[in-house]
Amino acid sequence: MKSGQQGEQIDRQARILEAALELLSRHGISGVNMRAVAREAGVALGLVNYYYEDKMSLIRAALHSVDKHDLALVAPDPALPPDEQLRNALRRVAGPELLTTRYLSLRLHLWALAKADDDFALINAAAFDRYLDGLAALIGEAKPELPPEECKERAADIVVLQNGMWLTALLGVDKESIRRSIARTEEIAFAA
Amino acid sequence: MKSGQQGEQIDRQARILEAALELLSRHGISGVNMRAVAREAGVALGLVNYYYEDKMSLIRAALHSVDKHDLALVAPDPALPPDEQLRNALRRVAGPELLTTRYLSLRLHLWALAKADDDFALINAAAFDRYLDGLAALIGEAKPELPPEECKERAADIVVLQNGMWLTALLGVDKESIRRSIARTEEIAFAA
DNA sequence: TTTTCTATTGAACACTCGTTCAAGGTGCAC
DNA sequence: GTGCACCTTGAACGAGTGTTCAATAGAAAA
Repeated sequence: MKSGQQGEQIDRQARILEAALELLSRHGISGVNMRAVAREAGVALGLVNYYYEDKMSLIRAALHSVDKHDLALVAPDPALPPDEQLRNALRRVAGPELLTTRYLSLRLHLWALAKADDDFALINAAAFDRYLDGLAALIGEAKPELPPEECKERAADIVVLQNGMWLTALLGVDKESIRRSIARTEEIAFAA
Repeated sequence: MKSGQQGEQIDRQARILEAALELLSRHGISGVNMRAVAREAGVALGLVNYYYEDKMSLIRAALHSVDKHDLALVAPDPALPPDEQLRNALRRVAGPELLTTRYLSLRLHLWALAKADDDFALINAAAFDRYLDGLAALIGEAKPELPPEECKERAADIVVLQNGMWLTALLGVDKESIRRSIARTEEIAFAA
C-alpha cells in the first residue's frame, strides 16, 4: 500500500457520510444517489452499501449528523457565566459557521425530507424538542428568577425567529435584517 | 359520452396541476412522477406530457401557482382603510387557510427545490421580492409618515418572523407561540 | 505458509423513471 | 358523409436507480 496518500484515505465510512452531506446540500435529495455518493467519496459503488445497509440508513445518518451539530449550539459551557452562554448561543445563529449556504441548505433539504417521510419526521421532531429544551435551560440559567414555563415560552418564540432567520438567509436577504432579528431574540431572552 | 360524470371531468389540465401540487405537498419531489400525477388526476400517462412539455414545466407551473397564492396575501384591497389592510395581511399568515399542512408543506418542498435548481431559484427569488415590495407598500399606506427605506426594513423584519412562523408551524409547535409572533409582526409594522 | 476475517471492487439484476409516438377518439366545419 | 384540428390513450424505449453478490486484496492469526 502506498503510504504516500493522505492519511484521510482511511476511515472511508466517514468520507461516504461526508459525501452524502455535500451532495444533499448542493443538489437536494435527488442528487444523493449511491453512485454519486461513491464518486464523491472516491470509493466503489459497493462500499456505500457495505457501510450503510440502505440509502435510507445513509440519509438517516446524515440527519443525525446535522441534528448533533444543531444541539451543540445550545450545549452548556461551564467555563462561562450563564448570561454570556445564552448570548453566545443566540449570536452564534448568525455566525459565519452557521450562516453558510452549505449548512442552511442542508437543513432545508432535511426538513423537506422529514415532511415527506414519517420516519425522518420523528427523528427531526425529537431533535427539535431537544434543541428547545436546551435553549430553555440556558435561559433558565441566565435568568433564574423566571419560572420554567416562561423559559419554555421564550425559547419557543426565539426559535420561531431563528428558523425565520436562516430560512430568509437562504433567499439572500440583507444582512442588516438578520442583525436586527438577532437583537430581537436577545430582547426576548433577556426581557425583565 | 356519459354526461352523468361531474362537470369537473373537463379541464383536465387544471386537474393535472392540482394533482402535482397534492403529491408534492404529501410526498415531496420524489413523489411527483409523471405516472403518479396521471393516476392522481385520473388521466392517462401521455396526457401529462401533452399539457406539460416537461416534468420541469409541470413543476414550474406548480411553483407559479403557489407564488400567485402568496402574492395575493399582500394585495391591496381598496375597500378597506390602509391600517386595516395591513393588519389583515399580517394576521392572515396564521389564518386557517394558510396554516394548513398542505400549504406549508408545499412551500417547504418548493423552497428546497429552488435551492437545488437554479432555474427555480430565480422564479422563487423574484416572487419573494414582489411579496416584500407588496408588504412594504401596505406599510407605507398605513403609515404615510415613514420614509420608503424604513418601510422596506420593517417589511424585511416581518418576513423573517413570518417565515419562521410557518416553518415552525410545520414542526407542530404550540399555537400560542405563533399567536405571540403574529403580535410581534404587528408591533414592528405599527411601531411609532 | 495457510487460514481467516474484514474491506473493497464492479458487473449484473430488476425496477422505475421521463419521454416519445403511433393509434384512436371527439366534436365541429364544410 | 369527408376532412380537420384537437384531445386522449397506453405501449415502448432508453437511461438511471438501489441492491445484490461473487471475486479479490490485505492484514492479522494460526
